[in-house]
Amino acid sequence: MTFDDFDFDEELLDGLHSMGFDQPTPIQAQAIPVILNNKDLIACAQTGTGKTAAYLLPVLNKIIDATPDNRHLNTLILAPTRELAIQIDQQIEGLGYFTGVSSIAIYGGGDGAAWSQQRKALAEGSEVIIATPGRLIALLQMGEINFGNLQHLILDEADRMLDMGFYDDIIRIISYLPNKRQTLLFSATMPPKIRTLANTILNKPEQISIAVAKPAEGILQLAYLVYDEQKIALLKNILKEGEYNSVIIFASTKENVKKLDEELRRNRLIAKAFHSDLDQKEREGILREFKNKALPILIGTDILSRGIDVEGISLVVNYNVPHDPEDYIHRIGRTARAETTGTAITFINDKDQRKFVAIERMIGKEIPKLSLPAALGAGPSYGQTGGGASTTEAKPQRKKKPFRPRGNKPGTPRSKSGN
DNA sequence: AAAAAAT
Repeated sequence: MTFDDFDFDEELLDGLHSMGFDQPTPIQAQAIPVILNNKDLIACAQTGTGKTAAYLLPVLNKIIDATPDNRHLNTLILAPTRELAIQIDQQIEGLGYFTGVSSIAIYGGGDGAAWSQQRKALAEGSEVIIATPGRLIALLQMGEINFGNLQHLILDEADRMLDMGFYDDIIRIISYLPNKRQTLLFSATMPPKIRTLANTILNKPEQISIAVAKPAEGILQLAYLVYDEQKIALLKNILKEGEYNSVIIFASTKENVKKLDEELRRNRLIAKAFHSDLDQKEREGILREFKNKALPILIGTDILSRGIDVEGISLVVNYNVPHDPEDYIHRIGRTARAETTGTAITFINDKDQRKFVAIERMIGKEIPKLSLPAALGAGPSYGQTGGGASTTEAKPQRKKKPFRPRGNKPGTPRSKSGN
């Protein structure tokens, strides 16, 4: 199967070929006909599967097929992070280069210039808006956007948006949209909350599922059992081997990211931190440097874990085991994109062993544990879970405590139970 | 349990 089978317009095929697209990926092969057929869609698909183009291509094609007087604000795409919104916009610019479709990314955090730029683009009549929820709602309340003729609503990374508490915002945004529209929902996972959302905002959707929660074949996954005090030395050791030219290091908190950044700079490694405390301008500048290979090492929170597509990342380091097992797949998926290869190394301290076992269970295989370089001394041993029972042991029957009111008088607040 | 997102 090739893209020519979809009967796309020439201008779109030109953009497609100039972007190096050749064969449709499985999600594209399945989603494109459904979308061209004007059906609502729930698609279960990870990033890195070609999901963005799967909805952009048919939507762009429908826009250029519309009669000239119908070339109004046509499509709204919602995304969880600003960087993702920017990236989707860039992909429209690439794929739609020869189509003349106009788009604008709408998101917060910018200065006054960003505000006026967004308003100007809206006034001039962008056909596609890619937005994070907050700023979009602000503009809607100011009456700056008319969605009266909207044809398509697309929710990208819907599960992440719900994780971030955007349910009410999404419903609110939809209240500004026409009921007669095509809605497409993309999500890496399908928890009940997503089902509820889908039942509320989709109309007789078709469903496709591509996602097997499996990392790409080309990723070599490794791990170290390591105490917190040894992590910096281990990281320096890995980075100074020097065979990695483009590296993302994930840490679980902004504080950890900042500390790590200082530490690496002290060691004359060229690194920068990336997290939500930075100015939006800085965020965009740093990401650009990293994409251009002017910056070899990026240290970030999970703001970077989903969707961010940078070519040629050779190594991902999980300085902490991610809180959410899903994030592991997303994090390591930053490397080995588009059929290349890469390495993902996870640092597991004694407390994180349980979380890592959950990850191994999810991906259905055990990740090899490397021994620490001799200079670092011994790390924690496997099965050590920071005092708790080993996860590999059978769960002992939990004793049911008989309910006892502990002498509280009715109506008096209970003392904080220690749980 | 952490992060992100409007000002």
